[in-house]
Amino acid sequence: MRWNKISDAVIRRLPLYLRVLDDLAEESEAESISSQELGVRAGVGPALVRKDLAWFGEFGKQGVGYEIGFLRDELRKILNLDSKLPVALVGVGSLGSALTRYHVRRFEEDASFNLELVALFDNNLTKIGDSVEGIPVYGLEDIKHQVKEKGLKIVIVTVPAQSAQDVVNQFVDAGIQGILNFAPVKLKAPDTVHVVNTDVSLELQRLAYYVPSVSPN
Amino acid sequence: MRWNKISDAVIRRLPLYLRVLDDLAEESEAESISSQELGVRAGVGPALVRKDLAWFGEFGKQGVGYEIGFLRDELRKILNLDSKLPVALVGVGSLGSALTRYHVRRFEEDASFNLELVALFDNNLTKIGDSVEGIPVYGLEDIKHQVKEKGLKIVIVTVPAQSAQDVVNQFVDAGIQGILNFAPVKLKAPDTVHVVNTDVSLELQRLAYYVPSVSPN
DNA sequence: TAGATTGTTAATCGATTAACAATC
DNA sequence: TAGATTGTTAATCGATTAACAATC
Repeated sequence: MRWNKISDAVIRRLPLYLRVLDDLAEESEAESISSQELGVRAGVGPALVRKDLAWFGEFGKQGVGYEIGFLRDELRKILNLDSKLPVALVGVGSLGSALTRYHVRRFEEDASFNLELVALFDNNLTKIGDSVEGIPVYGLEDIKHQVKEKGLKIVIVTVPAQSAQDVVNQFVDAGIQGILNFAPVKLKAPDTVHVVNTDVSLELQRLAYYVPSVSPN
Repeated sequence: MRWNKISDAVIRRLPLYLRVLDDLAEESEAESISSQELGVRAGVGPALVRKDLAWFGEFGKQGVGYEIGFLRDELRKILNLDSKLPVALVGVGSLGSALTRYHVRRFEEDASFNLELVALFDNNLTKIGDSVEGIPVYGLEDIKHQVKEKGLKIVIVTVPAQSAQDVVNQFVDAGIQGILNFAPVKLKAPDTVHVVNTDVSLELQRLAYYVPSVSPN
């Protein structure tokens, strides 16, 4: 089943809930959790927690709350994280390598973190054929082939700003569906492809606003 | 001057506008730009562009638009980016090192990118005393001293999840004002300290929602 | 002057919160 | 049964968009 059109504001809170439930599953021996407490731990109001979950079904029990293991499994299904999802990364520079290490560690430590990094891409001949953390580095000319063969759905983009759009076009052509973009540019992509941007410089500049050089009093 | 209470939704668009103006300043020879075009380039409606800017003053001219160089300078002032702002980073692992390189390059290339990374921190004895990209690595015991001496306002946190809260407490005690957090935890900090979170795993999980394994039709 | 575009007010849209009947 | 907490509807709040007089 697919749901009509649920707001992105809702979707971005689901992984937050999922994390709380994962933490809870080991840390605590409780069987269930109320929207109240789930909210506190996720930093969200209790009414909003209930409303968010209600978009997808009736997961709770009046007077009791939500069964932790059950809700966690349901959230995983909703987020398509109940089976392995193959992920690619393009741009094996220092940031790309760091994210690769980070990702691989996360994948190894958390058995249910089903986002698996299976292919790296770069245009640097000295890197192609090499591997990082055991994951092979392919040339850009192999994008189409590898996307098909490995069933790649998501790509993490850590190439320089000026090549980002070009590289993204190639992945879009190959049929990629989601892009996590670290390059500081506004990418153009068809509506069928979902783009999420993470821009460190932008975040720092935003932070600067809240940090007046004049000490507050 | 300080402005009453401007929404974070507004603030997070200002760096976006600033980037467009910076690009425009070199790429194009035009003197001014309309809210219409600025909006298109930033991915924002023209009315919203005007409303956002109007919070801070009257920067435009009817029938003409906004003078590019002037608006850019005004935005820099608003964001506290008109003079150098010293930044720290704690956690010199692979992600920390990668962000350091990324940041230093950005700082060197863009003369007006006034966020200067001047101190790194780590608890690993083999790293302390060393340097990355010419920036010295201090031990956590030097946090208080260095924050005072270098006037550090902002810290980028790239330590493991389990040590993040502890490290952040030390920076808060030392008087830091802004935190860019890459650790996958909800940090507790006083209201006087502004925290921005960037969580790669969370973003990927969100993306997974939009990527059904079943091909859409 | 005629055309263009601002700054601002009013209208709309969307998201969050409050409240409460249903019920475990 | 009594207490707790859900799912849902209505109220509120906030953010975006439309419209337009002012004016360059």
